[in-house]
Amino acid sequence: MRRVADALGVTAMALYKHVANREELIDGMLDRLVVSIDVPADGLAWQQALRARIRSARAVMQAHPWAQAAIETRATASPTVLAYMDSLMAVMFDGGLSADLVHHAMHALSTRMWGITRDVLPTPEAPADPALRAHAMSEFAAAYPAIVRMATTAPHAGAGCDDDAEFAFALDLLVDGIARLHEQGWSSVS
Amino acid sequence: MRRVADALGVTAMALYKHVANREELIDGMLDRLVVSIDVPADGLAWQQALRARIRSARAVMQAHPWAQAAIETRATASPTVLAYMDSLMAVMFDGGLSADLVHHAMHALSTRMWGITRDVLPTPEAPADPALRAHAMSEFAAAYPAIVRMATTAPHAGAGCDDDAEFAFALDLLVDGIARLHEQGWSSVS
DNA sequence: TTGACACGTCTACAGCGTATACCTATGGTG
DNA sequence: CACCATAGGTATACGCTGTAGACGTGTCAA
Repeated sequence: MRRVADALGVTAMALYKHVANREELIDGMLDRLVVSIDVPADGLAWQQALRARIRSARAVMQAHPWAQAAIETRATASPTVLAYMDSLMAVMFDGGLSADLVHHAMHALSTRMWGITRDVLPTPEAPADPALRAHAMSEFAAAYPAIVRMATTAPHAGAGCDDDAEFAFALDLLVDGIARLHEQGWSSVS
Repeated sequence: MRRVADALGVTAMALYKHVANREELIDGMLDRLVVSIDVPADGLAWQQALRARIRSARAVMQAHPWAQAAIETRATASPTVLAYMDSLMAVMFDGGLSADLVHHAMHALSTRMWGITRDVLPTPEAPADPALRAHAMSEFAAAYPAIVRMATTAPHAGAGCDDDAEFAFALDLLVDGIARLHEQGWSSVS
């Protein structure tokens, strides 16, 4: 609160004339982001529309690094957030999905729909000293063979991950899975 | 820190003789949870083993409500955390998956593998007063038709969600999708 | 006997969100 | 025109947080 106030050239308490508390301020900030999530064009298949909207959500969230942490701390949904979720469900209903499947799909997309991902390998930095470094590396290889195998033999080995491609991959996996269940006439009650 | 110390009957500063700081304490607490995640029996198909381990992870995390928030704030992975992720990758490598696919799968499972989900509808409580309540409800229905449609027509309508079933549903969607790609000889480079 | 060390305590500080009280320019109303 | 409510700012203070620094002690090895 004090930092925001400083940036505005006022005292922290001045903010409280405009918002009830810190939570409400963050809610407001997030609402502005959520409103800016693209609405996909009409006429798209539901899978395309869903993907487009969620990818846009991720782009928005990524453009504001504070947003992920903020989203994770929200306890209740604001009207804007509800409207966003409503729109995702509407897309699926328009595609003919059952309420049952829509419900499960929303759970499956619960983190994805906010563009949330965790770094897969937030590994500690290797030491700078070459000797120590070599030692650390060989210990690492011995302790975590699968990690090393993945890191050294995957196509992108060495380079950083393409986070957007990874996000899209996982999103497609879910959307395609949901579509498949829909085609099969899936129901949660057997 | 003060609360933990109180619970132990010592001063807050006494804790600093055992951990460097709050972060390290939380890391240690999480490590104990991660170590307690079940290792699936030998001989299972990779899909079964993966599912079992991740479901166990979720059970462990759910048994300790502080754990989800704690996991979300970790910046780097401890050796214990790395070992857990290594074991997930090892399961997939043992199943014959390519390093490429394992890599993408880990990204796709990035939040799932910690049992992380977000409440789908953390909606504000309806007012207690019957008249106000009816009014609020009808406004809600007008503003969020898809939400209401889902909530009223899905099989569990009214009752709370079965979070474990929802979690399993989404996990299966991902694992099945990964398995399908594996069977198709998928590769990220086209 | 001595000194190192493990393991506590006490005090203090800067940062946080925010309750309460107070000030002041502005603009609509009698 | 005088008046006063109101919007929107300030000053001060409180309880909470993590943690730095100095200061005991009881135990054990040399």
